[in-house]
Amino acid sequence: MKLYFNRWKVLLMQFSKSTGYALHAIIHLARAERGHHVGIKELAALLGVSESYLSKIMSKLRQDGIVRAMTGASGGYELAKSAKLITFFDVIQVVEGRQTMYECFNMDSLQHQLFFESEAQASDPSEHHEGQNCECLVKKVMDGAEQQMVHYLQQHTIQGVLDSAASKKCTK
Amino acid sequence: MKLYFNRWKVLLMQFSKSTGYALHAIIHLARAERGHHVGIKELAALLGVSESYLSKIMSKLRQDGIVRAMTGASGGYELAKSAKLITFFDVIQVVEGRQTMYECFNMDSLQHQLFFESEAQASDPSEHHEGQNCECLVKKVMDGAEQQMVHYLQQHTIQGVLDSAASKKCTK
DNA sequence: ATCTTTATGGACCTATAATATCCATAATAG
DNA sequence: CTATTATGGATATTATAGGTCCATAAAGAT
Repeated sequence: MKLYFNRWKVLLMQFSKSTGYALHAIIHLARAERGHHVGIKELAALLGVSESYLSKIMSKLRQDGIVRAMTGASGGYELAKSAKLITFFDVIQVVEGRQTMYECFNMDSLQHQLFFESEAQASDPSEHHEGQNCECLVKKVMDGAEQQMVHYLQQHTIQGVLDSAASKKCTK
Repeated sequence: MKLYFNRWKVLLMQFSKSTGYALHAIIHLARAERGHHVGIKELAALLGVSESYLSKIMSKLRQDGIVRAMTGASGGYELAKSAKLITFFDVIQVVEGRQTMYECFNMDSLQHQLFFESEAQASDPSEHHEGQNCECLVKKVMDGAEQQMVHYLQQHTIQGVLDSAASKKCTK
């Protein structure tokens, strides 16, 4: 007897685990002494993730100029710039990519055509719109929502977390 | 010869296509005459998606009280409430689920323990914190970011899109 | 120079969610 | 009754996240 519990289970659009790893790793680097390199071994053990997997993420962070890496004995990672200058958004972008959160499935669909067609002639029949120039209004709202989140993430830095940790008393 | 273009390609955390379908379908229902039922055939053709797939999504929307469905000839879907009362967030929640966008990978990791441990005793060594009550500061920022987006999506209704379509001239 | 340590990048594997299809069934109007 | 329409279960397909392994390169230590 097979049990199927709601195969139509849906998860909220979520940040990947990699984003969590990246943020936590960077925070650890920020807390390390300046000039000290933290090895992948230490980072991986700290976060409870495999070295090989974490190293992929660190490598991306390096390519984006967020951390520096040194090979060889006593090598490892360090921040490439001040924690004040690293925003959550910077880190997330590296791991999650740079596309927008909402892409309209098919701008050529009848829906999009009809929608704009009817509204365009309501205001000015002479000015015929040209499909692609006319942004989908659903996307417009979704982009606005994303912008809100992005703005917030751009305002929060790694240093901010360290500061709030230092001043925070862990109340129950 | 095999070509691997950046197998570490990453996509931004994105809304599913289903969310797009749902939003566009609901907008179409909102534009239909009151009392008129729109069939899945019409909706699917409009959006350029299969009937069977869209019907799953519509079914979810029905279960959540956003649309009503009628079987039988001249059946179909209609909004279950005024377009003024349906926010983007309502729709998205149905399709994407209700979990938060960021879950900390492992609250028991050394990272989390150390981080709070050292900060807790800085402020008050006598009050020993108890792991789970102490929220991860990374998650705190991420939740804040999500809240920004959610708030925006709660303020934008389906009716809002119809209104802006009506007043909008499609400028190039 | 050589050895050890450490990061890098390519290839590969696996599990799961998103996307999609098909069909039997139920409900309803005419 | 019959035609129409939505529903829900089962299943298939595809892409991505998540993860492993290994050969190689780079740098410090001996």
